[in-house]
Amino acid sequence: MTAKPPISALTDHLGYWLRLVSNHVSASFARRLEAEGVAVAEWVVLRVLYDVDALAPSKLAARMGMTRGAISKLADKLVAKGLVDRADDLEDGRAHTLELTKAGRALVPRLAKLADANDRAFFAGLTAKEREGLKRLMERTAAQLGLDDIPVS
Amino acid sequence: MTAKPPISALTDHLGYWLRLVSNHVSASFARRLEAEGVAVAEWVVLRVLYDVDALAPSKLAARMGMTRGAISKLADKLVAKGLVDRADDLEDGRAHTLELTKAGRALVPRLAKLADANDRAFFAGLTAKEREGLKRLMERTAAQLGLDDIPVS
DNA sequence: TATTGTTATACTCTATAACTATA
DNA sequence: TATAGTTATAGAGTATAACAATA
Repeated sequence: MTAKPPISALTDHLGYWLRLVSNHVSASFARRLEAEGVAVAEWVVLRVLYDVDALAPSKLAARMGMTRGAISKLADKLVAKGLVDRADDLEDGRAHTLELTKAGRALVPRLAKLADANDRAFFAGLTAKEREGLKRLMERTAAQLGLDDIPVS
Repeated sequence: MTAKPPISALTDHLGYWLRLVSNHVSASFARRLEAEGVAVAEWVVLRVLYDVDALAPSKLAARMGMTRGAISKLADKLVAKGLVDRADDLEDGRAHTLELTKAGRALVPRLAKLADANDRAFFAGLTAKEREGLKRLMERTAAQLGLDDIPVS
């Protein structure tokens, strides 16, 4: 007979429940974006560029917690789709900038609506007060831990 | 001049904050497990087998939301590490079962402690009441949406 | 020498689908 | 014919490291 010490269950951890819900939220959003031909990481790039007009790939890499190589490939895809343009930095001959094309700029509000709808679909079962409390709890946790990269997966 | 309609921010969505925290919780846990030579998906298999003694790969696939092919590969790795044994089902010649080896059974409580420590490290900044409320909110959300697969990534 | 961006390469993870053997 | 498990193949995503151009 083998001893079987009592140990914590998978479901005992807060991380388990966060992961369960978060995985489904993200997978659902990825499917919605896929219908528009866009991957989640690509969406993040588009949404960031929408606010700043032009940004160096290295800045994007830092914000998204990815390598420059990965951003370069991501930019390739967005350029191929006609959503982003590369331009040379005028002051630093090594540097480039990425910016939205007209088509890219037009697409972002549409994708933002998908994000809104996805979030609503998942958290409609909570009251407005619960959603607000949950958001504040997550923001506080992120702040306490110093988490500030944009999640991409 | 290009119009720039005001749209929702990435950080407006609950899904954003859940993903941010969840990604870090999972990545941190993955690093802890890696020091023991175990991947997250492998940990889930080990933890499930710890409770049930023996289980068919197809059952595992259903519970974890993965294909049978993926489970088969996962089992290969665990067998190679000496943590899991394959056995033939006595009643159905097609079926197999997976069960923990002695070494596997001895390892699981150690890994469970890593999971406990990881969860504590991330949510120590919340009060016990906040943690309890958060867990209940996530459980309720998962139940309302019918989410019951074990998250693996 | 250090930095920016790109490219070449490799690795992990997983799905799809074909295959083997039972039922 | 259908099912259980395995295997072969392919694709997505990302990291590492080497490279070219510029600072």
